[in-house]
Amino acid sequence: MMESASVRDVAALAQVSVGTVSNVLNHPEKVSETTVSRVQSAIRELGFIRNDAARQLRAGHSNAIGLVILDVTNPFFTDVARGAQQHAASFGKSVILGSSDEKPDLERSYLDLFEEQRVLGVLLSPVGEVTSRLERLRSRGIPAVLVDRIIPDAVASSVSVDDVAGGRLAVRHLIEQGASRVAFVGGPFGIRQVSDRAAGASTVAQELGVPLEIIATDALSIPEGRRVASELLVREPARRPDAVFAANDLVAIGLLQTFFAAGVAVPRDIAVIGYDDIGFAATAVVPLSSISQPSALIGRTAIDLVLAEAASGDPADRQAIVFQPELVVRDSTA
Amino acid sequence: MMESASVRDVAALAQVSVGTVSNVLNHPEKVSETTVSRVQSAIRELGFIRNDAARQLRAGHSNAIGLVILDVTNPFFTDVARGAQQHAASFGKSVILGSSDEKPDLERSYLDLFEEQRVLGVLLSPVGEVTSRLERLRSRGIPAVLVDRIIPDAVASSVSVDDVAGGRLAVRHLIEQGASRVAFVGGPFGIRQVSDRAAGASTVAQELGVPLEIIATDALSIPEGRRVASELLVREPARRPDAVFAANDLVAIGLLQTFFAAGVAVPRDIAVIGYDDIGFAATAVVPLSSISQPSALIGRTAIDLVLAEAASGDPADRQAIVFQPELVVRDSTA
DNA sequence: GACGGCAGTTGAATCGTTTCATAACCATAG
DNA sequence: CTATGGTTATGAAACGATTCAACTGCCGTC
Repeated sequence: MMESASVRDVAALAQVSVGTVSNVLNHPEKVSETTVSRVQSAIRELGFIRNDAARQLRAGHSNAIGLVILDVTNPFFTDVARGAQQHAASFGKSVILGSSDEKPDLERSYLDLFEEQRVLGVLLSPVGEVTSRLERLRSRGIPAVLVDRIIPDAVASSVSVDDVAGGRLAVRHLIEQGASRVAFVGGPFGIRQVSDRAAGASTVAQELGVPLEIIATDALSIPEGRRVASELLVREPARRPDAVFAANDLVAIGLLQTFFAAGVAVPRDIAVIGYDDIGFAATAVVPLSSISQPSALIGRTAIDLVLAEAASGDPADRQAIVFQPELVVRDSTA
Repeated sequence: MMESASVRDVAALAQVSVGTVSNVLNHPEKVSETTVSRVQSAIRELGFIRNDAARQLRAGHSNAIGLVILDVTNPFFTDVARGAQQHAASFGKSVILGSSDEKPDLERSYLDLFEEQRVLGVLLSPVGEVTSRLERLRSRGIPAVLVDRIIPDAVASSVSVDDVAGGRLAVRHLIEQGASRVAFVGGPFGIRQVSDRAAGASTVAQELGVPLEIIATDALSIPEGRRVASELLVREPARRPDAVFAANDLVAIGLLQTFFAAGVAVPRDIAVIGYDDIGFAATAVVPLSSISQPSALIGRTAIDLVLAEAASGDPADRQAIVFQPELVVRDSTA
């Protein structure tokens, strides 16, 4: 098994010094053309590949950005991750992805790993309390950007979406389509996104003078949507809501399936709107109206913020960016 | 901004040599208890975090394993990735994930990156020709394991699933449930998985004397499933198949939705079976029968193979492991 | 012909960890 | 009191790329 070549070997073959080889790799404009080509052919001949560990050691930091998301199985977060990854790649940086599965322990172990790797910066969709952790990253010179969560003290930049506005959008749309008895289905309310969406729903319902019923779920999943739908179907039709705002698309799809199987017409008998606009929303039994969040854009923006702070080292650059969600109307409410 | 502490600083504070600090970190059994605790409190006090780049440089390789999959949006591959990631974590190794999106260029750039990082090994679900690339990795002492693809010459180990057997399982089940006119829906046939599944379906249909109709699609997606279903519904009922084997679950879900909306009863009028057993299969309008592949197990096995070869350095350890798929019966065929 | 300036090149020092041959220490046996 | 063995601790060398001050030619100027 042949040992891999180092800059030293390349230098020897090309009859130059190691410094020159390094310059060919990193500052080719400082080296004469003939030398460049001689070195490059030596590189090709030896199959030389730069050892990233040595480069990082000297540089003091890697060129990777750490990203911790709440849940890999949630399409919203995977879209954010993909957006971040692609945008980072265009700057020649890579993204290391970890999923905390909403467990503070896992979150901590990923942050430890990222510190060991001396990442350029961290994007974090946090569980629980992180202020002290952010302080520590900052003291190490590692900038952090919060994703989908705002922290009051400007201890870090953040990129988020206005979930209250999203809740307002959804319920206003249902009422404009003629709904007179609206229900919000979702939970647990400990999740900020859920409570914000409910809050938005509630205020707009009050403003427009329409009653809003709150139905709590244990999780934002398809089975929970089905369970709630079955419970609603037990009521006599006149006491059912005529429009439902589900806290995410998975719940909405569960509702749709059960209504559909029971012969309840969507949207004529009951209109349904979801949240997140995941890929499956458009291809559900009845194409599902939803509130769309600019997930890829969130990822890109977070990368921009973290790179800017890493480059300037200036905490004054911190910003809290809030995007606005958008209403996507499909058959389930039209 | 405080500089981060090194082993040298820790050694000074704990009044020991750098070698001892390193031993506390890596071989604590060689160090006396009192020294261990003294060093550990120094580590805590300074907030010392080991610099991974320096460690790797010394070790000659990182403790990460590179994984290149064909498509991040395919649940089968993300399950493989998750299985690999979790299993690797139990050995203290991490997995770096890249998606080639079926483009040879992207595949190559990820392999280059992995070589720069001196990964411990590579798991690869290849696009196109890779033999020469595998040779090169081998000459660098980086073992590779192919995922979901077999290469005839034993140039690398491989882990795959027997798709022909899967096709046989699916169609035998349909016929045992009473089907007398079976259709296979899927494509493009350039994808080995598709052609293998069709081949298995075809042989078993022949053996049992049941006619098999092949209906080609452009992709393995929900919309293509809906398109085919609409075309079938144009035929008079007696000329429709009474059972359909879809090349994957997305196509099957598309079929189900359109049949359901048209009032065709599944499975009474037409039985439907899919392939992959993705999470959505169990929660479809009609819970979908499917052929399940042990995706997490594939990931775990690939990790085992690559670590074994990395540890022994012995190419004789190479193996080609083929798993058998399993039939999962749900309402759509029962 | 002395000098400054410039482009190209050199090679030693550096980053932070791990390893390993060596040393120091202590206890027990002869 | 010495020899033997075992346990701990030491510190210099090594890993491989990058940097930077110093150096070499070479040209043009006064």
